[in-house]
Amino acid sequence: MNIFAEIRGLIIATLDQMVAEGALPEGLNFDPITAEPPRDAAHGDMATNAAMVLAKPAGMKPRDIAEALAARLADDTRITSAEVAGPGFLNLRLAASVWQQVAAAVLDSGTGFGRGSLGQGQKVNVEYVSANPTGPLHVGHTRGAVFGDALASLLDFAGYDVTREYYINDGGAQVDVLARSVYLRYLEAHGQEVAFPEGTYPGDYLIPVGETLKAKVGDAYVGQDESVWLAEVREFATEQMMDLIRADLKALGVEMDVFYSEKSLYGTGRIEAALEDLKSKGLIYEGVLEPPKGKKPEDWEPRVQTLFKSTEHGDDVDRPVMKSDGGWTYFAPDIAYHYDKVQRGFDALIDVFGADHGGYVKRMKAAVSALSDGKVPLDIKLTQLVKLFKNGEPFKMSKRAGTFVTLRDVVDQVGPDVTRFVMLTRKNDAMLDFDFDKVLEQSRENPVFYVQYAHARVSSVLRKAAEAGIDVSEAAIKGADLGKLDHEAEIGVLRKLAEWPRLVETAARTNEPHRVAFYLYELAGDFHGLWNRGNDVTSLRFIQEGDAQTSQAKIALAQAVAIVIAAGLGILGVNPAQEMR
RNA sequence: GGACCAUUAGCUCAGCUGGAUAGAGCGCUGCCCUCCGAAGGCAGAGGCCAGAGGUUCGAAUCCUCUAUGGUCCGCCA
Repeated sequence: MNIFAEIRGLIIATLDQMVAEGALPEGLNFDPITAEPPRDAAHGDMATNAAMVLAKPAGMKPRDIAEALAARLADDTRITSAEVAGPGFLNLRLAASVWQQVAAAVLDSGTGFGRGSLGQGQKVNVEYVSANPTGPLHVGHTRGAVFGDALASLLDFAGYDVTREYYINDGGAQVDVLARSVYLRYLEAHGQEVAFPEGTYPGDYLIPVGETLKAKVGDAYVGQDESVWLAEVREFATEQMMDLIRADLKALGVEMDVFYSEKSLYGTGRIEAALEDLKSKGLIYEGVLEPPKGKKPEDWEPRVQTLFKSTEHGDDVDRPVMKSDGGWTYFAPDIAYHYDKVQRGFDALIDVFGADHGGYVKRMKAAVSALSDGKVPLDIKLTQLVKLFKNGEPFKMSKRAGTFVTLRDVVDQVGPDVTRFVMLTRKNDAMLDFDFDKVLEQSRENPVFYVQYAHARVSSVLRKAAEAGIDVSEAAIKGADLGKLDHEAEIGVLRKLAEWPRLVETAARTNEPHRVAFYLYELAGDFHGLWNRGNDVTSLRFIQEGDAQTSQAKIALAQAVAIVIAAGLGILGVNPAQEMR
């Protein structure tokens, strides 16, 4: 149930009728017509721009259309008044019963309220995290992980068939570096003194990996040439790292559907197949790139390379897919990977990258556009940096200084729920300040707490009501007389609840899960506001002593708020709190 | 030199993909605590939406240019 969509439908139907009666010309486009909550509540419950949008194509004055429309709409029982305002807005006021029914709808649908049909079962692939399997996940990955995961849940909620996917970069040179680093730890486990030269990973997290390797192969690799052990150790180390990463993700509550290996693209003809597809479209050629301007190309030499004509699909320059030594560039397997996604039949693709990969957006979009003949849209969301603070003081991450902050550090300190919520309190492309102390503060300025608190308060009301002998069973609450919710403050909360389905749609359409977090904060604010007014106006309290029926109606409202909060938090991957400690 | 992202209240940020008098939290000012949970509440002040053009009934939102900040820019994955 989306009341805005319903009223918009009513408006369109009324306009159709006006066309049939000759009050409006035929052939008008009604698509741009909206029914939205006005910014200023004084303008009523809902406003439509119909008259202004239609005025020009219909060759009529906006106010004339608006007045004719208003007269007809006023006949509908749901609408109590329709007034023309400003340049031609039509402001509608809705009957209290319309809003009261929102609570009934929420109770009826439970956390499924607002679940949308926007996606219509279309298959969407959301690729996120995709960190190199060379070590534990750090804070930067955490934001990408939370964002991608929440986005996936949001799209699922909006009616898409979502696949969560992680691309394992296990095919490049960095996994060789990993293997050599593990080998050093392996030697160390055998009692040897080792040094970590430039270009290896000296992190402590590889110590147990070296020991596990020792336990597995004994001294078989000691003193052996790299050619003997590199391939084996690489595979072993990659698996170990992926186990680590999977465990990190699990700690954060992220579960992938698919882990896709880059390595599986090599030697299987898949890269070749993808490039062959581009070649058949005339998008592969041998050529020489211009040196980048402005940047000092010290050892620049013009070289003939195999290039993808990405400029045909919106990129700025063509991109090399093969190195001068005949090996693939990193871009080649990326193309093959996305080719594979297209072939798996997804209707839309989403990649979540860190902002430092912003330079790859155009070329990836170009590749997908070319590979799918423009049929599969690729949206790339970049997540900006997370700046860490401790009690207001910024601190820098440094591997060397040992102040390297991992995903695990964050989750262990503040918990997965807080971590996830806070990561979504900013738009994905805005920088985020993360203060280890402030996120645990219990005050209004901490949205995590504020939203959780609202949910907990509802639980508290239910407990208190039960103690007072009020029947708060599901049946009793569902059967409550919602007509008793007639105070303007209560209607206000109902209005906010009514916006939820609409918000889900907008957030899903723009791929912006942070909107859910902001909405929840607003809803919680409205609910707390109503609660606080009960301090002065006793008739607004949720429990009305000696009046079980009124209490039940108010509890129904509170319950509806809790349900929508739980649904929203569910999308964000956060568990709602039953009580605050 | 170029690309991408940002620029909104003193501070940190939203702004429903073009709607009416631009919002929230913090901070500031003033009131309020024997009251279902005051880890607060209510009210108020505070804005040339970086700047300049353009598009149209209408722009913080779309286009162009400029300024400032960030990220990135042949074979490194």
